[in-house]
Amino acid sequence: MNDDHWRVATFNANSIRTRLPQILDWLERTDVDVLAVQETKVQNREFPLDEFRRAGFYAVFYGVKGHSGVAVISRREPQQVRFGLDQEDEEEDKARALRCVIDEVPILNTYVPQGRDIQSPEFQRKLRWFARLRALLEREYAPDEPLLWLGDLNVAPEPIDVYDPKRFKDHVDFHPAVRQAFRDIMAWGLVDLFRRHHPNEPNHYTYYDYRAKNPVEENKGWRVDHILATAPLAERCINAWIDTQARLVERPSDHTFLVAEFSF
DNA sequence: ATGGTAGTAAAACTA
Repeated sequence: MNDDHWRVATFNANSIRTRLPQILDWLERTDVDVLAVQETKVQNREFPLDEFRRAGFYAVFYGVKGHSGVAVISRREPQQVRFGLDQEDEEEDKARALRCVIDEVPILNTYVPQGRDIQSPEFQRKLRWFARLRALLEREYAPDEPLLWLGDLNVAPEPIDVYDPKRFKDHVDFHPAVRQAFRDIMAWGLVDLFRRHHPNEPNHYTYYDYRAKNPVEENKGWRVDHILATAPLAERCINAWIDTQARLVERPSDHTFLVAEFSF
């Protein structure tokens, strides 16, 4: 903790090995206490733990073969580390949900299944995933106690969070069913920290498709990465921002860093 | 306008 300020961040790295130098650089420059990473794309035995340790960070992680994988990087040691959501977990679900407690703050870092397309069984899995997550909150947490849920949640909650909401009304990250599933979880007792500090401000995005031509320059993005907090923590949040500068590196991820700052 | 790129991992699949 720096003075009385405490910073957490989330970042879909799209390969933690490829992004390792810029993550280490960013951690030093930004001085965050906790960084939740998604799409590490690395199996456990290949995770660059020594590099983080040498830089003075703890790291807990879970990865399987393929494109998923989650990690939490922190200045102080994570406690009560657990993987997955519940008894329904497949092996890959453990590479999508990581729970721990850092500086006495319970943290849930998720890489929510993207869903492929709305006709796909993967889309049903995504909706089920949100329902399971809601059940987890009811079972093991309380809205009047501190909790942070953050990560690549693969949902743009409102039209303001998509650059062309009409075009993408049936997209897996903006379809009404996904937005409703997300609202159902928020109704349990969570606050969207970025939106709370930037109400009604358009053109704030955390993700830009690699395949588009000039997506950043033309503001063709999505706000699908989030930091959500229960009321007692939200009251302590003094700022939240998307680090657009962090994109100005060689080989940036298609996502960028989202940060929340607290005063205790 | 309905393509495009990046990454994993070794040909296609995911995002």
